[in-house]
Amino acid sequence: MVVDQLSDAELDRLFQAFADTTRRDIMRRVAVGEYSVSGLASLYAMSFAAVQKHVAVLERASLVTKEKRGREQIVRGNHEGLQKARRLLDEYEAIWRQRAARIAEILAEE
Amino acid sequence: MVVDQLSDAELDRLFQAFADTTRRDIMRRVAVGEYSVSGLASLYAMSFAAVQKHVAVLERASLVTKEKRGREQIVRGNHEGLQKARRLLDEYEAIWRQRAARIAEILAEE
DNA sequence: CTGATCTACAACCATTTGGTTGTAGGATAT
DNA sequence: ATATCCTACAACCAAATGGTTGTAGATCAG
Repeated sequence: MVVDQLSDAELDRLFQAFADTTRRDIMRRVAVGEYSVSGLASLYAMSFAAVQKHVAVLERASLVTKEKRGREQIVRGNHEGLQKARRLLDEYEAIWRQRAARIAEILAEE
Repeated sequence: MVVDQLSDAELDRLFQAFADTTRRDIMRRVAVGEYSVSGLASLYAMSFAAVQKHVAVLERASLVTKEKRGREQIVRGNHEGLQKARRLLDEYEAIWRQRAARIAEILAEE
């Protein structure tokens, strides 16, 4: 049963978001704790604006959410987004296993 | 135990490769059967050269291998590459669950 | 041998990406 | 009230991406 049909564009954004070392690192951070955008920015050797853009990419991909708290913007990991990406790879894995099973079957026939 | 340490560049290439609808479709195809480059090209509304480039991207990401057979180049899915991507997402998932467990622990303390 | 097929690769083009600096506006602290 | 901090966003730039066409080398069929 396919609960949640993912559009191509959504998957493009998801995997594109993972395709950058800084963004993967941000994902690791926000999975564990809370960070403001500037808190994240202080961790990397690049401008605040650059980190802000990375967070925006993650946000568009639904991998992260932002919530305003005072003058800060708190970045939190979004479990759903991560699961969607995982689900797709699991699907490929399943196709692969089916094929392996089919091959074994054919070999067993002779 | 981490058996296989993945470099950042390798992961960049892996996820970048998945970040395109045509390439994900190619992955689905070659996971099931064998295709020549031109066989794949005939499936999409774009030039042969464009498909050739997509295959090259998948190949550089170790998601696919090519093998020369006569005048054709046979494209096959590479299970290892797929598993590497899955492993990373699983890792994030694990971090997430650890954090959820930790939160539950804290709540249980009071 | 000739022609058709499959592939590789270069050159080109428009758009996106990942970075920068600069400007401006809200929230906070003193 | 003023200075500082955090954020948003625009403008710009170089490099990468996703596409094209064209050329050329192998391989196969007749």
